[in-house]
Amino acid sequence: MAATEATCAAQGLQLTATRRRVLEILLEEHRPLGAYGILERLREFGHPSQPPVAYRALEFLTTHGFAHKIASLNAYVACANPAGCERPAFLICTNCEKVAETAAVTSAAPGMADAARSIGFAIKQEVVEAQGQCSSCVGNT
Amino acid sequence: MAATEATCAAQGLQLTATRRRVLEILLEEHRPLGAYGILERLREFGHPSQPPVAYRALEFLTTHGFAHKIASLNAYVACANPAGCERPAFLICTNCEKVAETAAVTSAAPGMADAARSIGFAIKQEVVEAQGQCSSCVGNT
DNA sequence: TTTGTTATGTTATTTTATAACGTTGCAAAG
DNA sequence: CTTTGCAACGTTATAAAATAACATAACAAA
Repeated sequence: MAATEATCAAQGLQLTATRRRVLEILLEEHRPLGAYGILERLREFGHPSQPPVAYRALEFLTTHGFAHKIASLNAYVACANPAGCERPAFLICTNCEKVAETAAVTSAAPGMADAARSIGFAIKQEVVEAQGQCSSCVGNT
Repeated sequence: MAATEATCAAQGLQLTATRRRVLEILLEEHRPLGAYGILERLREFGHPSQPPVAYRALEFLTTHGFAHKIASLNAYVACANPAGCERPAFLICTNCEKVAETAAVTSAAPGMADAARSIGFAIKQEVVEAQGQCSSCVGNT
């Protein structure tokens, strides 16, 4: 949160009330939260709660790397490392639904990078998400 | 298609008319197609076209590796290598929407694999999708 | 023939996401 | 100041993606 505030201050980004609240909601959860789950939470706190409210805040947060969308879940998580987040990858526990964020920056998918180079494909962004069981849940299900 | 037929025959899987038709539709396209796009095509050919029809066929095709879901697009593509497909990864052109499938089997995201090992996370399945520009579209947009 | 199983057909609904349009608040230019 | 521009907000409506639920059919094995 502090890191996010600092970044916003430094880059002239407006961390408005709703955007801040959505980020707080995501930080409180240890699981990815859908847009409509976020809306429910906003409602509890008296914020306006039509879908665009959540989607706009999420667009801001994801665009600037303060939160991420988990494409395979259609859900959102706060960034674990807002100060220096690049090419994040996610480990999603299918049992408890917790998500661990790892920096893929050093070595993600070199196989694919090679493949891309060989066909002249210019990679701009990667989505790397693994499903499985976290250490607490291994063997449970 | 032949490979799919062979696999179905070998494993006692029923490649029924609708399932076959959906796979044909995906094979004809060179782009990922949404479920409702598939439904439209089915309708043209007089097939029943309620959403569950497409989703059931897609579930069959994806479960058995004859097609893949592109999570970041909510769309589907035929598998490029139905005979021996494991841990596919995708290169998605944001300009022309074509998708290249690469086998990530040998070297996808070892960085993440290491991270997973270090926290005791057991990976079952990976989603690896890169967005960017294919060789024909580099420089265009 | 009955039973079990797998696939299908259909209606309705849920869940996820965006279009569109007007309003507000505020800062910079005139 | 005031008006112009811009970014964010509020709201209604709708689109797009996915599934729940329930009835039917087709067919093989008991």
